[in-house]
Amino acid sequence: MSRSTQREDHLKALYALGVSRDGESDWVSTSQMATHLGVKPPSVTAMVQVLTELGWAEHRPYHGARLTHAGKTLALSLVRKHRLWETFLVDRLGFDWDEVHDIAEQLEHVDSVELVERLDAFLGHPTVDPHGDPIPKNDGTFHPRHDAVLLAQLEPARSCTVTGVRGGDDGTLSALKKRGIGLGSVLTDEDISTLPAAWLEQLWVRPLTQTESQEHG
Amino acid sequence: MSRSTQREDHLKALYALGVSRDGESDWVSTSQMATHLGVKPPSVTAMVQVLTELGWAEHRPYHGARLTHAGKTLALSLVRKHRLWETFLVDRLGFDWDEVHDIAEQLEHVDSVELVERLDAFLGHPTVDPHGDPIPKNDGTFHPRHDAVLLAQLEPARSCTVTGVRGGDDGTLSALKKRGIGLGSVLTDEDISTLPAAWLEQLWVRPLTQTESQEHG
DNA sequence: TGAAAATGTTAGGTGCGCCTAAACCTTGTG
DNA sequence: CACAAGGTTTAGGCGCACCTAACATTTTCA
Repeated sequence: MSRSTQREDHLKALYALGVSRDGESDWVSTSQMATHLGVKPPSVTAMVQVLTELGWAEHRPYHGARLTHAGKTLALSLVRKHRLWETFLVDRLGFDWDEVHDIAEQLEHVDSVELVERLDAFLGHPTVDPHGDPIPKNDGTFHPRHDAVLLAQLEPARSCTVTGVRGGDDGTLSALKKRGIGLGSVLTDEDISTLPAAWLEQLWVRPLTQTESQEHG
Repeated sequence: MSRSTQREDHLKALYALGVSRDGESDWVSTSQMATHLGVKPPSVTAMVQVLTELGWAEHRPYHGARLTHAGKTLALSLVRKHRLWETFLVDRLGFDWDEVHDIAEQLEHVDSVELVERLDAFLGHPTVDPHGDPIPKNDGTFHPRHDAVLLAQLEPARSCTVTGVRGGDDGTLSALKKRGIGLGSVLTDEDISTLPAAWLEQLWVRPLTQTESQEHG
């Protein structure tokens, strides 16, 4: 791996753990990052200091780290690459949505701006990846999920359709696949009550309108 | 890059420099490899010793190194990946043939057997890459160029058609592109005499038959 | 053939990302 | 408000791939 792959991974962790839906960057503890990245906290501290020197993060010792504006832009470009590759793997190569994370993880570190742009065009400028996550544009902007809420926040006795999976580790994804749940699946009130509790915080859903509910009555 | 990227690069160098058209593995000096890889000879010596321990190469100190059978198989799988990616980049993403080497170099180190096989199927099981080089099958076999010779070996006063470029560094390739020479280009006797001498050892060509020559009279 | 030139290997050192162990803050509790 | 418990950073080391400098071998050719 290139010398900067680790930096990129830490940057992405900072983004994944710290950037909320409204785009604000929150403080993230080094041990959170360590768990996320599968390394020990001291290694994260060291890398966070490097990122700070590069102007991509700020570090308040004993409190945590967060992305600077520049860092966020860079992290977004990584997210973009990751999601474009996932789209390629699923839409063009026929992988299942629970098989692509690790491969995309490797592909996203390939360094070529031209490649990303051509891939984007080849895929028809997709706006959403196979997990329902929005794909940032190359200027760093993207449309966050608008009408979606987490399943846990859905008002009771309401049916909904699945629009995304948060986190998206391959384990959860293949469990979802086993139950026949994918993007666009419709979940009734009863369906929902039979799901593992953990999924309530992982599934993005859009409530069905009255009309839609009747169709699936 | 993963810890084994360097091993893979040395393996490929050993293949590129040592394996002749008939598939025999010749001894390669460490400094040849060093030049090829852009590192210093002592680094190569060290890595060759690692490859030897892994059973992929044998090393005769002060004489050179060469691939074992296992090493050759492994190198072929790398070549396969590289050429499949190059094909993807040119045929699907629309890159020019002189732009893809560096990118394919990165892509080929992505570790996933499934990915390679799906890519192969997606591309329609191509047998030749954009530079005219044969793509090994996943069992390690491939059809070497049969009726092709290096331009230098072409009998005098004979026209020919270009079937491949040896080495294939982006510099040579873009120079060829500038002169309008690509795969399938026809070179007459006169054309050939105006080419840079270096190219005589780099261009694979197939002599034209009488009939074909007349068509291009 | 035997020394100089060219080539190859060993020795020793560097940067990077990781680790463990020890020292250091912050915080929650009595 | 002190102090124990917990998380965080610093200190010190390791493995890897690389380097330069010094040493060893092979090759060249007077």
